[in-house]
Amino acid sequence: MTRHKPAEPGTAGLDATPLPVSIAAVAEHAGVSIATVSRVVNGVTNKTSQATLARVREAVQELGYRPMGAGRSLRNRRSRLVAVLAANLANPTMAAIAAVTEVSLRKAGFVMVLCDSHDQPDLQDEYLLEMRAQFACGFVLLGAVASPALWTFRAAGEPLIFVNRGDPYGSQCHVGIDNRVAGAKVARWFASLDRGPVALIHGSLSSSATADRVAGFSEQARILGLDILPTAASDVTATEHLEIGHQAMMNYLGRPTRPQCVFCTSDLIAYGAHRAARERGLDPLKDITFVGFDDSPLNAWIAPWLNAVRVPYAAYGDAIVKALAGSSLPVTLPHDLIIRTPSPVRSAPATHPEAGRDPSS
Amino acid sequence: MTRHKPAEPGTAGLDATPLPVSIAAVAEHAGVSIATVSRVVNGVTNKTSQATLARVREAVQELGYRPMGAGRSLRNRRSRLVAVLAANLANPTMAAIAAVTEVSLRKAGFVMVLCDSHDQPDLQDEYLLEMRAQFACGFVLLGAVASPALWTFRAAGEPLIFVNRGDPYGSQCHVGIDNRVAGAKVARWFASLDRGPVALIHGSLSSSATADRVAGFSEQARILGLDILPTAASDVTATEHLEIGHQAMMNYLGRPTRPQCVFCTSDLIAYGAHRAARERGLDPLKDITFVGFDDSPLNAWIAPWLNAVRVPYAAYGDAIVKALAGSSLPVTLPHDLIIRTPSPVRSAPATHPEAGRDPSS
DNA sequence: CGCGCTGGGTTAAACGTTTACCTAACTCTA
DNA sequence: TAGAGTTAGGTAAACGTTTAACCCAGCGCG
Repeated sequence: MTRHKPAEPGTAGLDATPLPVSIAAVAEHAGVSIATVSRVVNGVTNKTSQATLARVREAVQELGYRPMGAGRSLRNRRSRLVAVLAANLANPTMAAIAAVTEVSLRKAGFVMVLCDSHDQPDLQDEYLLEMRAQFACGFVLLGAVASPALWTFRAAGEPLIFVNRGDPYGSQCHVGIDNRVAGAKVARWFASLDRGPVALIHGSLSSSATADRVAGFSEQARILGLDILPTAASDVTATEHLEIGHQAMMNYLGRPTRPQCVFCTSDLIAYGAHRAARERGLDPLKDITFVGFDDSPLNAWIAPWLNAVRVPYAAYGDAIVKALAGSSLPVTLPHDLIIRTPSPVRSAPATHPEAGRDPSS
Repeated sequence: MTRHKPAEPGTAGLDATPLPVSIAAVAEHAGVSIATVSRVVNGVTNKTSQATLARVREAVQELGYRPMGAGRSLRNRRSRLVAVLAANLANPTMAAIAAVTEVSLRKAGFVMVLCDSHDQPDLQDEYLLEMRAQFACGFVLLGAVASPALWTFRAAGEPLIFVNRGDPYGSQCHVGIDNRVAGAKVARWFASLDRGPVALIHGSLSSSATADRVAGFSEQARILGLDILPTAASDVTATEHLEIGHQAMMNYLGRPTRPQCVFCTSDLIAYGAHRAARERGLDPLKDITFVGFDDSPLNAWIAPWLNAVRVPYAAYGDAIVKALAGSSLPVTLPHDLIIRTPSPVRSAPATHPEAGRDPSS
């Protein structure tokens, strides 16, 4: 730790007020009533002369006045706070969405309150209720889960925005991509590679996003006649995506027929699956084609082996704000399938290699 | 999107109140005064008989009453909100700290408000002021930057906690590891490997954490007589860690003498450097030993080539709460150097290989 | 009987805003 | 010059809590 001697920072005024200052102080300082100050700071101009307006503005500046949110919320029965409930902040994807959302909200004059609901109904409820108690003016659910308070909020018409994962109770304002189409797109790409058996590893199907990805992929794969290996998910006990991917892939690799193409419904699952392949001595660039989902910005840096459906997070922030602002129509954003692995792998180096090699060391 | 028909969730009571209910409603429902209700919900027991206590509790339950934060904050001049200002949420490390902090704060009865200051002084100020206007009862700075409001907050004695990066204005309550010692530890490990020239890639030195890491490493390296290559940082224009690592490593690899050991002051920088090495056709497991800093949980999964100083994030949450609660003493947590690469690399395969190979293809 | 004490409450005053309503001074207009 | 209309700004009531101050009945005690 560097220990500078405390020194006045350059930009601060000569007497930056140390303590929060109330509207009354400003009023007194400017020699007007509280009401006038309130009108000025709220931009109600038709009640103040130019002279007083200037005086008040000066007083505000001088005292560094900023309206206290508590008083304001109390009176207005609404604050500038927007609650963002993320299912899992440790997931870089969620964190990334949170980050861009924050920027957009701030630009629109809101303040983001980010909570981590850990995908647990009771925690989600706790936060929903607490944030309503703070007069939050919007609730953004980054991966909602069914819960009692969510139900009552829906019924009460609270402004709820569901991001990525849909409303567990049915259709409500939703921001995200068309997961079904994305899943189908992956299936079609696998088909075009013409490489051999394909596998699917997914997280909990109670998430509508995951369910749609799986449905879109499976359906299209069936139509195209892809050789889909029986699921390995049944033996998987893990709940964390990284672990799920790892366990499922290990299961696949323990079978005689090894998948050549693997679709994971999240990047994290793909990371886990990739680790399993690596541990079994496979070369993930040549032996297996992975497709993840989300395409975290980190992928380009540390997972060059990972193809992925790119979800346009950068656009999420503005979409969420728009949804909050009014139109409660679902917003469906465009997505892309990002191909990173060298090339279509010299079409079919080993079509239907029924006997999977025994991978070890 | 699955479209269930909306159905009553199991746990909800028969008439979960749709709208927020005030203390007055509870009072009326229980046939007591507002004051009594307030005392009950606040656990002040010495003024209420068992009978009324039960009646009030029942009313609270039945109406689903929860005190409105706004009224409460207004009266108490303090809320349960703790503002956490992260320098960069897109950094998985920050997000991870935020996640554990949230858990600890919640257990202690606080509510976390997470903001992303983007490492910009004006945004940091905006959030500091806004959160004070919400009567936040604590300010946790995950990577503070010097700014006017920070200065005045310090002067006003606001409860500030500096995490990881220290107080830019000098010593204040700080939670983190001993970065100096950690840097020195890396230098000693490099010395024990006895491999050849070492390099250092770091981010902005205005962060005290980075400065300390650099200082500890450089000092120890000098003492041990390590062959430190001249810095490549001077030509680096990037501000993002990933880019910084990439550019700096590219610079190093463009010189005749290639580093064998590289210390990066963050994981992200190491990711960037690693990408550069990969792009130059090097085998990052054998040709170069990387050491990062933070040791994001993801490393074990997707960066097995990366050794790193592990910062005990899991312990940060409780430490922060403790710091908030009272003792404004700096908390220094233990750290470890995590070794992931195969082995000490058969001591010195090429001691002082002065002529760096030309890496291409 | 008068006094103090205690248990079990109520009343009312804050906290910082916003805003409907009121007022006083001008400015027109007939 | 009375009345109407406009302009500029003050007054006070709410919003939901907490809590100090007060009140009252009942009881023990001298």
